[in-house]
Amino acid sequence: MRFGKTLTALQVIKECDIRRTLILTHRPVVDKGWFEDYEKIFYDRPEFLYGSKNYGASLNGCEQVFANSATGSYIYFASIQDMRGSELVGGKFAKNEEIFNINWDLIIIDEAHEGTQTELGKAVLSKCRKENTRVLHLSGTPFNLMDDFKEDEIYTWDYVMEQRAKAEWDKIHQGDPNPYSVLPKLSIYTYNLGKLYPEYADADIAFNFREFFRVDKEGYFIHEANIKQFLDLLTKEDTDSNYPYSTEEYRQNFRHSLWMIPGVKEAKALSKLLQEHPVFSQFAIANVAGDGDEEEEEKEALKKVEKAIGPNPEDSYSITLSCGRLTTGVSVKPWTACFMLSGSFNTAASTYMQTIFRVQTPAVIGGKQKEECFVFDFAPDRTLKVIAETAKISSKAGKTTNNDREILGEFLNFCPIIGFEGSQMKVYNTEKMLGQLKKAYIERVVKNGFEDS
DNA sequence: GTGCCCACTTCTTCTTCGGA
DNA sequence: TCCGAAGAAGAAGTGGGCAC
Repeated sequence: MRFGKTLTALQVIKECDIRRTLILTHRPVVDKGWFEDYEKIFYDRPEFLYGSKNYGASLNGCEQVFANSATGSYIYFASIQDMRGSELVGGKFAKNEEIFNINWDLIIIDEAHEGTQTELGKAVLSKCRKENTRVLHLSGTPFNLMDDFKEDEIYTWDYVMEQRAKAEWDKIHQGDPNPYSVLPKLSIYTYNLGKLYPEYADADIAFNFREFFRVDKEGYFIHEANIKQFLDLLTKEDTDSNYPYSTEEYRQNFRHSLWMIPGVKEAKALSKLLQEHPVFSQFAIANVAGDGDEEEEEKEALKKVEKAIGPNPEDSYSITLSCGRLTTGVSVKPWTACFMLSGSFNTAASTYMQTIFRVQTPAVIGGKQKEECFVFDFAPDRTLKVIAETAKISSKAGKTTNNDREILGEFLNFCPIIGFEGSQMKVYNTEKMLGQLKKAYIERVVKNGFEDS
């Protein structure tokens, strides 16, 4: 996600003097990030090259430096998509043979949870890996990978560890500048839309965002009145309402936000409604879902967002609408809030966490350090389930150990979950959260009419 | 030669459906 | 009822063709 895994991996290469490193990833857009971090770590090692299709040297250039000097070393970046097109792994093109033939000392697989579990992905790694090649898998959300590794093969550095280090630094290193101070604290606010709109509350999937935002063939919301009402609710000027845009102070806090929407057509329709809304019309809307809005000139997602935010984020307001774009591998520093308006009770924890941590990127905006960031979720049961899963506990009744409770308690300490019911605010502690989760599971079992085993 | 557009491919997630 | 397969939708990347 953004816990410094790139910098750490590059430092490992530097300290271990690894001569030929291949970085493989399913997200080619992270090439730029790797190149920028390479420049930070290897600024004092001119004989150590970086190569890729778009940044740094060519593979031939890298190989020449390696061959001509005993200390010549390099890191080469390649995408799994490009590699799997090679005839050597069953693809249609005679390409990338040099990469497959090199005797790599180290292969780093970035975003290892993506594109590595398929036949083609496995074939690429297997073909690149030689007898003495070491392999390092990097992932911010390795939920689908944990079972493939032994305990002593896994090193974890997560949000809780980072925030704990931030909190403990001053006690241990009195007077020294705290390197973790730039890392914002995340808070999750939940609102129960299912109570406001019971007709969209579904037994299996919690709040049914897909139905709530459903559009007709012409691209208009079927339940437009409800959605307008929802937007009005978010912006209703009332010091007691506690909705995200209800006061001037809140609007200042959430100047730039990411909204997750269930579909491309739905994002387009919402973009239109937002632009007509008395409050949201003051926000620049960047619709990065699908082809975006018809009248938009800029088609590249990240540039669209940058254009909407403008050169002075402290003075502008923006909303980015996405169905999945820009939720992995990229950082938009001015984002301080994420609105989860899609997904279901069954949303994968990895996807959810990848998305919400987009807003936790450290930043200095208008000379001020970003200290806090926020997630707004409108399906509370889903939020609790995902957080429980992330804290690696089974939230079903009777399966929670004392150790699990401690882990969850620490998570809630650094990432508070605040639930709003009507105008009441409640902060979840471990017991309350497990109780609510148990209730949600039981309600599902009762509604579905079977014993949930 | 370069840049843009379009078709195609692959992967992921979610939903639906049918067989055990 | 449950579980897995299949299909749909969407995202993202690659490569080829075409215009300039």
